[in-house]
Amino acid sequence: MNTPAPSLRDAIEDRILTGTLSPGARLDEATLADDFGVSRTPVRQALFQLAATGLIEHIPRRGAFVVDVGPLRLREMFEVMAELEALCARNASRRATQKDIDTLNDLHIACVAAAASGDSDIYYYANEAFHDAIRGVGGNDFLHQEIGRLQKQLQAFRRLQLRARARIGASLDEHARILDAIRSGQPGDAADAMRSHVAIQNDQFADLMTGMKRRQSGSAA
Amino acid sequence: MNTPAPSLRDAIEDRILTGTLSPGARLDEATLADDFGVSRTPVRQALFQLAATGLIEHIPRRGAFVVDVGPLRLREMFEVMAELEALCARNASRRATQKDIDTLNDLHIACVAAAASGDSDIYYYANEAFHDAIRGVGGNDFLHQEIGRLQKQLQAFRRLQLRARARIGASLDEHARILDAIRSGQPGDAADAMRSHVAIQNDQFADLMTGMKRRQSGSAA
DNA sequence: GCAAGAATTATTGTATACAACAGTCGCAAT
DNA sequence: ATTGCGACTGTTGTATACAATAATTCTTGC
Repeated sequence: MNTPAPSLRDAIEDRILTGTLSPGARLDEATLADDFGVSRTPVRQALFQLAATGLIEHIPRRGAFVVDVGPLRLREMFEVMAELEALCARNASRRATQKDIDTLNDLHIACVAAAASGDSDIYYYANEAFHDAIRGVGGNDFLHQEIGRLQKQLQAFRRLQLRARARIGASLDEHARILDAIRSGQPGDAADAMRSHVAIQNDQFADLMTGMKRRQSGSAA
Repeated sequence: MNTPAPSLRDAIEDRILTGTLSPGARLDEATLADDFGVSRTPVRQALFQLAATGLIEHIPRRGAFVVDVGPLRLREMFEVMAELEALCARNASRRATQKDIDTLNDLHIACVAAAASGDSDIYYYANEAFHDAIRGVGGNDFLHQEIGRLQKQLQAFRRLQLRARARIGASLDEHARILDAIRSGQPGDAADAMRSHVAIQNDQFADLMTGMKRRQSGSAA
């Protein structure tokens, strides 16, 4: 959409998030340095930062690799994500002003419109906007940041997920439930609705992954 | 206690965690390099990693500083911590074997003994062992790691907290409640008990912080 | 022909040198 | 005396050169 990547770190991150560098790929320092027209030094800095963030794995004397999370770990990450988003929803239901609720409602309607468009990329962003707004209303900045980090680790996979002719209808219903709970100020309901919303995505994703694995074993290494 | 710091990253981390480098302190690359007898290059790597972890803040062209979290952000971090630990307790109550429960019980008893000793450092470690065991029984490795990260960010403050003649008796009661819920396999109760256990620590900590601030304003900068 | 070991190659890790920028100190002018 | 501008100093950011180690390939012996 735009190129908000002034730092090399963001530039490399982008390549991972957009899938230019697929999971498991090796990140050669010299190649990257050449690509971006800089020396190896800043490249190494960026790689170490990404490693600390969890986007890549750095094995000493062996190099850096884009993390390839297995189904098990992915399930674990989704469980955490579900809990954190549930906390956001709970807080949101307590702190939401009328204006907040109006905004959330608008974003929900935008999701409905995006779903009608049939373009899963568009729906991805609309969905993300809805979730992010709830995180914002929740009011916990640290929590918001942590979710952002986790999100980045899941992003490549997430897009795959929703792209694969997602159950968008059900997702919209769940959004409506979440929104209702926030509107009527019921923290427990909001949290539960959000948790199961994310958890369901997880389950569906797990199925998708096993499908992928099967396809992978069939084709090349 | 021991020196399990093969990497420079861990060595610097240790200095932060033990309080050798206090919050807000500036980390001079040349000085650190000289201290550890290495060049600036590996020091910079370590600093960037720590920045990505959240232990230090890196301002471009200005240097690296040990993060000095304000009361607000601290509250936010504790809220997240409470939720993650609650999730651990919930999982633990579902997956705990008899052996797990025995282990937890032993650790709880060790906490009681540590409390009787009156040494708040000893209690700190016993308490930490109890919590960590629950995280382990929960079975979510990723969650376990994330909590570890958060813990590091809070560690310097946490020790302060418990050192300040903590309400150890109440803490023990809460541990017992958590343990009971896990033993009887009641996920909701376990989660609630753990959440409020951590949340109370937060509240008490907030009081402590405001006290510190007041004292700070009175003395030097 | 195959396996095991040694030399070679390629890549990572470290050090040093240099460049760029921010903060500070001093000077001068109003 | 104070304020604004300029040179200076110190620190960060980058590049390049070198050292160390892991992977690879070639050779040699069985």
